[in-house]
Amino acid sequence: MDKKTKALYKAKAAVLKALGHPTRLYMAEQLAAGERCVCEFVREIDADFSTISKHLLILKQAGILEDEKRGLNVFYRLKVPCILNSMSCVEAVLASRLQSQKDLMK
Amino acid sequence: MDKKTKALYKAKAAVLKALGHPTRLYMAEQLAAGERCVCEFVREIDADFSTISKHLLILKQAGILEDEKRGLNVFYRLKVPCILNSMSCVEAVLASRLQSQKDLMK
DNA sequence: AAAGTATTTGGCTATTATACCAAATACGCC
DNA sequence: GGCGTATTTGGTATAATAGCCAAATACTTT
Repeated sequence: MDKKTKALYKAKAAVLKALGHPTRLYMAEQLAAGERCVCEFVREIDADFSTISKHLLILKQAGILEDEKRGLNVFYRLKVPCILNSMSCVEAVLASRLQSQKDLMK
Repeated sequence: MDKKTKALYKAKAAVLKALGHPTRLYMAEQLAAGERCVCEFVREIDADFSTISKHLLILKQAGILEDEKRGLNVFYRLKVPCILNSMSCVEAVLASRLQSQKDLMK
């Protein structure tokens, strides 16, 4: 595999990796309904606000979110909304996994 | 967030996390064209064969791949092919990121 | 300008992930 | 059964990640 191809896979994997954390995935999915300020996530997620802020930074650096400061608050929104299209298939994977377990019980 | 919802996000994130590694993503994408034996990956990827085997195990445990032993070889294939549908959007994220950088240069 | 709220950043630690090597296992062939 | 090839498993060193706390920064209000 040449250097360029390698770099491309690294970049693509980085995007998926950013979504590969429960808190980050949750936040990204919430943002599908529209922008949210950090404070809202802080209220509903049981984690230190610094932790939440860092997770949002990771999503931003991955190119998934963008932020805007308005007054005291920072609002985050999806930069490329299609990124959550794949979630129905992720759920299909979970369903398939469940089915496999059931089959084992037969 | 209740316990059940939390568990669901953890499970969904785990699927994305499994794809969030360059080697694993590469292998998953290759399998979109049909099954492959481990030996083929060993030939084309510059990593120890034990490393490749472990990456395949991670994809299998995530429910993305399934394997079948035939003779000396083990063949892997996509269990839920739609899982790669999202890749066009991942590429859109990369393109968008590139555009943002260009905009900075203006 | 002091005080209060929202968010980010730095620093530390514990946990998890990755990669290699060596050894074990599985299978087919002679 | 012994040998060669393919793959997995175990062990270990190193690197990356996640979370918390404390401190810094940014903005608003008084």
